[in-house]
Amino acid sequence: MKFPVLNRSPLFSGLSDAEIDGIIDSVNFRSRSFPAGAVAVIAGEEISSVMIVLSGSVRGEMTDLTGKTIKIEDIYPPQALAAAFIYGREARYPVNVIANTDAELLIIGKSEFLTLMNNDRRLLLNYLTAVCTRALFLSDRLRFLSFRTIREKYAHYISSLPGAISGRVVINRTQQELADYFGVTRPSLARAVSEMESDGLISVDRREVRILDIRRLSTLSET
Amino acid sequence: MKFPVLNRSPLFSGLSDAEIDGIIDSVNFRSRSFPAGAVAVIAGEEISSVMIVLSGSVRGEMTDLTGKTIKIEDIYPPQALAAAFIYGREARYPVNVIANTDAELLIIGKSEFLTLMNNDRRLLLNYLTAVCTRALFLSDRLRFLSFRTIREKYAHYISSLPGAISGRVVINRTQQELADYFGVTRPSLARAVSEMESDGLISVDRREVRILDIRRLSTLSET
DNA sequence: TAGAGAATGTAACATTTGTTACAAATTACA
DNA sequence: TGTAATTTGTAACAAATGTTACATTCTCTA
Repeated sequence: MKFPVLNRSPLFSGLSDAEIDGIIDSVNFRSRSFPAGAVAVIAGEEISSVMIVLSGSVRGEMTDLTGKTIKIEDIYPPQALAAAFIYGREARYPVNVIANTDAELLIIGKSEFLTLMNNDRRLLLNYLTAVCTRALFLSDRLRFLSFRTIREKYAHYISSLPGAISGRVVINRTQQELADYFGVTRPSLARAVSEMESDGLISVDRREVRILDIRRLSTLSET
Repeated sequence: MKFPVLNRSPLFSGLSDAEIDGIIDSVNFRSRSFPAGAVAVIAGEEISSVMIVLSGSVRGEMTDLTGKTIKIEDIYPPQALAAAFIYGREARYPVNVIANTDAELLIIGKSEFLTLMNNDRRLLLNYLTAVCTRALFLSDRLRFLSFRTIREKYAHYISSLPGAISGRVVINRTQQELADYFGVTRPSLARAVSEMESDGLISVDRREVRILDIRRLSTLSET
């Protein structure tokens, strides 16, 4: 295979190695190498291609007005850069992309990739699944962040877990993970939960929560 | 034309009326009428079709554990329901959908719609544009909500406006709109801004902001 | 151009969350 | 099974935001 990592990419899932090779060969791609520290993409640059990390790793990084940089995330093979944004209206890269180590990127033009999807229904469905799943994820996160208080977030969260109707749910995350998910600090979350307990809304035993007062709990998760 | 509203739909943009008719006819669609108040979709139901509002209007609505409902948004022709989620992994409707007035929905199976996109590159690009643009929008919103303080949100916001480099930006929203965008209350935003002004970070004249101390302002928009 | 409505500026107080620190309980694993 | 690491519970104080209310300024239009 030309680029063996690709068979682990969700974009090419369901395709045989030979089919992947065939697809890549049928299109005008390039692969570009970046030495460690090199800039692959500048924030604000128009997204004109699909870029997939083949080897090494790159990072997304923002620059503020004084030129100081803040790392956003690392991207490893065989992930694509800004995959869910590619075909957006006037889509631009939201961050700078810098090579962490020597890295190689596979680059396929937007419209060529569109052609590929047009020719292979599986590729199309893979990409659609990726983008839609991303939208679902973002929308879900947004819902939690848009609740004002921690009580609201927590009430909404446990209400959405399986078992909520029966009045007993189990949270399969650590408090820290849940706090991060809500965008709050752990002690604040612990406090809010213990206050809800002493208010008689819920009863908590580590990760197991019993819902005692559905009515009052529900008034918390309103808009 | 069979469904005249469709030529105003972004999904079919760039297609002639005749082409739209041709596409619709080539596929196994149904149109279903819902009397006012009828339930078109129950939250949690798997998304198995593309559903486009043809006439009337419907609303998205959430139900809490006690059965009380909260309206989320109204959807008018020719918008589609949960368009960005359709092909997500185990995609389910996030809300109940109820007819506000007598309403008619065009229903096309997911996989049939996939075939349509496969057969018409413009339709495919239209849909991809819609989903990716939605992901961009959600991601953008999320970025602001993930900044802790109002100062951080504001600093990041004005830094991203054209003119930030020259040190002078104009905000083309009302304070209320900006507050909503940030997910905070208007008086809190006004206070934060006026404190930043008395701290010498910026100088504000209604909607025109001059950046006085870039360095200190930038330290606010860090993670 | 007067007047109504919208947008903005500001203040006092209540509420919520963050911060920091430490103890207790649990879990992983050597 | 005992010890280290992780997770959870809790407290006191600081900081930020919400709430409510009102005055001021701007903007649109009759």
